[in-house]
Order: sequence, then C-alpha cells, then structure tokens
Amino acid sequence: MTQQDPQMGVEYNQQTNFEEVERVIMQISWLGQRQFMQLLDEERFHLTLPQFYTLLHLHQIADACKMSDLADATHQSAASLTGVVDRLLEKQLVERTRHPRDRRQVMVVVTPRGNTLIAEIKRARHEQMHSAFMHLHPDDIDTLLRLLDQVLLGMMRVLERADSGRWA
Amino acid sequence: MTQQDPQMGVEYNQQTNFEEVERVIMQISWLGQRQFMQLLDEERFHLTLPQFYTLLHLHQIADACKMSDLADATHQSAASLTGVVDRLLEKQLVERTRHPRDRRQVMVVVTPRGNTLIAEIKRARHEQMHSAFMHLHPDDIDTLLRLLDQVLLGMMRVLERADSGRWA
DNA sequence: ATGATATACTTAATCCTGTTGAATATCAAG
DNA sequence: CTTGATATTCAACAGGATTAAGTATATCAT
Repeated sequence: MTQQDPQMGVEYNQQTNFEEVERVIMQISWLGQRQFMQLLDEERFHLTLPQFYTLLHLHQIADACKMSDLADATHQSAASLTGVVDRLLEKQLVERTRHPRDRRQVMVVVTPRGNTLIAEIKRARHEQMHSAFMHLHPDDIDTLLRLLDQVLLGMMRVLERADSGRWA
Repeated sequence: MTQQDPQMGVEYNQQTNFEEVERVIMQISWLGQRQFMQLLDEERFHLTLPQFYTLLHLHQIADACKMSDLADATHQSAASLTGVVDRLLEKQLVERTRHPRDRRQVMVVVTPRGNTLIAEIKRARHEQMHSAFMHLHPDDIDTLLRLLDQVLLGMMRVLERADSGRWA
C-alpha cells in the first residue's frame, strides 16, 4: 500500500512518505471523528463532539475553569462555547458560577454526573478502538505513542505561532 | 509526559500506553480538524470540512461517482450529502449528471476548477503541517507511516463489521 | 469620584450540516 | 400495469460556526 518505486531516489521517497503521513493522519482524523460522533449520538450519551471535548477538558483539569480558558483549550470561539455550555448545563453535566473577585468571569465546573458520563464514554470508546489497535505489537504501541506525542507537540507549536501572529 | 511508574508491571504499562495512544490520536484528530477548518475558511478556499472531503474523494477517484457511493466513501448520510453537493455545485467545483442506463442514479464529477482548488488546499495544508513534522527523523516518518497505516486499516475493519451488523 | 477604555461574556443573525421520516422518480418482475 | 425495491431528494428541526453588536464589570487616568 505504501511501497515506493525502488528506482526512485531517497529524497523522493522521503517527500512521498511525508505526504503519505499527512494523508493518513487526515484520513484517521476524519474517520475517527465520524465514528466517535456516532458513538456519542447513542441514547445513553446524547452528546456532540464539541460538547464532549468541552466536558472532557473540565473532567481532566478537575477544577473550575473560566470560559475564555475553556474556549482556548478546546479550540472553540467564545461565542460557540456559550451555546455548548448552555446545553451541557441543561443536561446537568456542568455548573456555571461567577468568579467572586472578578464578576465578569464565568467559571464552569463538571458535576459528578458529568464525570460519570465521561468515564462511560471513555469505556465505550476504548472498546470501539480496541479492535483497531489489537493487531499492533506492544513494542509498536510504545513507538507509536512516542512518535505521535512528537507530532502533537509540533502541531501545538504551530498553534502557538499562529496565536502570537495575531498581534504581530 | 508519558512516563510510567517503574514499579508498575509490564501489563499495566501496556494498558496505559494503549490508552495513551487513544488519547493522543483523539487529541490530534480534534486539533487537526480544527486547524484545518480554519484554513479552509480562508477567503481563497471558503470550504467546510464535509465539502472538502467530498471534493477530495472525487478528485482522488478522478471519475464520476454516484451519490450513495460518495456518501459511503466520505462517511456522510445521503441526505446531508445532497446539501453538500448542492453547495459544491454553486461554486462550480463539481457537476451533476444522471446515469444514462439507470436514471435514478445521480453521478457527480469534479470540474477542472475543483481539481485546481484541491491542489491549492493540499499545498497550503502541507505548509501548515510541515512545521509539525519537521523535527521527526526520516526513519521515524517511515515507521510512523507503517504504524498509522495499520491503525487506519484496523479502524476500517471496525467500520465494515459495524456495517455488516446492520442486517444481522 | 468620574469618565474613557479594556475585558469577559452573551446575544442575534445567518449559514452549514446532522438527523429522521416522508416524498419522488425510476427500475425490475410478475 | 401494479407491486415492490432502489436511489435520491425534501422538509422540519437542532447543534454549532462565524460575525457583529450589546451588556456588564473592571481598571486606569485625571
């Protein structure tokens, strides 16, 4: 599937593999999000992707978080986030409070109910993904993790550069 | 970042790394799609993610494709796809025709204009991603490609199984 | 203290896309 | 020519993205 013409030089191969990795990552992202979207749509969850990632972040930091930080962390605009949090609130998965000192800030926290739901979704997702990774050697898992961590780091660097570019 | 407690056994480590890979892939997918969404939103492109992936598939097969196949390939419902193709049509990136033998089928093809746009987007995406991969060793790129191909294959197997389950 | 400016967030309007179920058109068979 | 299956679209609604404008609170200069 990813074989190269043996007559091609090394540089061409590298260039091609480079583009192939991009392509495969794009495909995995698209397919993965679609599959996950369907999982989240099941009756027991009834969440959307933005709702899930928002709830996940609150679960991970396990503390109150102000709207603008939450928007940054989940890569959503503040305007969209308001609606997302509204819906999480209706489902009683989060709570909204005001910052005591600076009353402009709105703080959001997960409820126990929200934490439970995240745990259930993680389990379901784990089962779904298990069969996709099953065939990988344990050593390969380690390698994959190391490499993907580097890719993620690189992507976040791109983001920071774009952010600083705003006021350049 | 992904260190394990050395007192933990091998099995625990594997389990943990397994979950870590899931987590990192989810993060890369989410972050990647968000970044890409912003890129596609630029004036020169003005596409959405579903529009792009639909156009990309048509570009890749380089031939007419009927709606239901296009929906399968891009993991969208036929109903949503109708609207997506409508908008691609307005932008003159695709053309709709009827299958000559079976007039129920609607065939879609990319226009030259659509192919040009895909090429431009690929170049822009390449520049965006380049800095994320820059720090990876060429050997690592090879390894990453091999492993991600396996992951993608595994994910598609999950999909096929889910599909066959429909009429089980 | 007062008025200007900045910050944090919400609201409103519009578009895209997702879902479901019904509607339409076409084909294939009896 | 009905009957039933198939391919696609339509209609109605919800979520969420974007932009611009609006509200409330805070901060700072005078």
